[in-house]
Amino acid sequence: MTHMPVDSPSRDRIIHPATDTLDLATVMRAVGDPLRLAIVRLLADGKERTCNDLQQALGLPASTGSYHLRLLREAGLTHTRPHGTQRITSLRRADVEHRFPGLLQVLTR
Amino acid sequence: MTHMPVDSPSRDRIIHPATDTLDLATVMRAVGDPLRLAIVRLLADGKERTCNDLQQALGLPASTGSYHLRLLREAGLTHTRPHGTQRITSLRRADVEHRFPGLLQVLTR
DNA sequence: TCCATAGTTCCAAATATTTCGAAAGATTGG
DNA sequence: CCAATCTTTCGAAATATTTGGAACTATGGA
Repeated sequence: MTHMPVDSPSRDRIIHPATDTLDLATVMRAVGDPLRLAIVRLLADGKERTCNDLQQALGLPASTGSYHLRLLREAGLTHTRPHGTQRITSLRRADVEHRFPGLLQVLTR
Repeated sequence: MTHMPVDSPSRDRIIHPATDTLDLATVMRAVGDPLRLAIVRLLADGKERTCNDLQQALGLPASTGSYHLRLLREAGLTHTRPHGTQRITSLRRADVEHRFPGLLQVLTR
């Protein structure tokens, strides 16, 4: 039997909070760390990035980068999707803008 | 000799960071706590409040309230001025808006 | 199947934050 | 000066966050 295609619905899903459950204090706490704020700003150009991209850009060990990316994802700021052996992270621009209008502007100007 | 008048320039000054030195991550961290976010929201009506007002409103012991008010003040979100035996805190609305346009709207809507 | 790659999770240590009672400081009125 | 009031600071415990190496998992290519 051949392998499942990339991004198959049958693979373990990465959990993302629903847009309308995002909590402002939780989001603020997430970006209240300089490293995580830097990640959000890197992602603000709308391009997707692998974990490695972000870890390299900030000079972090893999486990540390993974930890911070998890907090951003759980706060609802980012979306991560599997792609082969990589995971690709992007800013949840529309969702965050919908839930907290103006916030991204504040974070990224 | 009679006492100095209230708010005399000679009394120990409460330290507030200059508007143009406010740090976004520090501000975000400050409001990333539910208690402190609640304080900011109470102050968002523009009225000044004593420490006691705020502690009562949130059911906090005095020392806990004082701690959180200090963090908000040091982050640059609030201004505190002495008035008799009390200290009166207000939101640094114009300063925060000038430094981080749109942030207060996000925090208080 | 075996291997290399990408990323996560586990774990423990280091550090930081939060809490609140007790003590101390500051100010006013008497 | 004294007492009352409001607030801050101290100190110590509880809790939470951050860090990064090592082990583990998942995937795709050979």
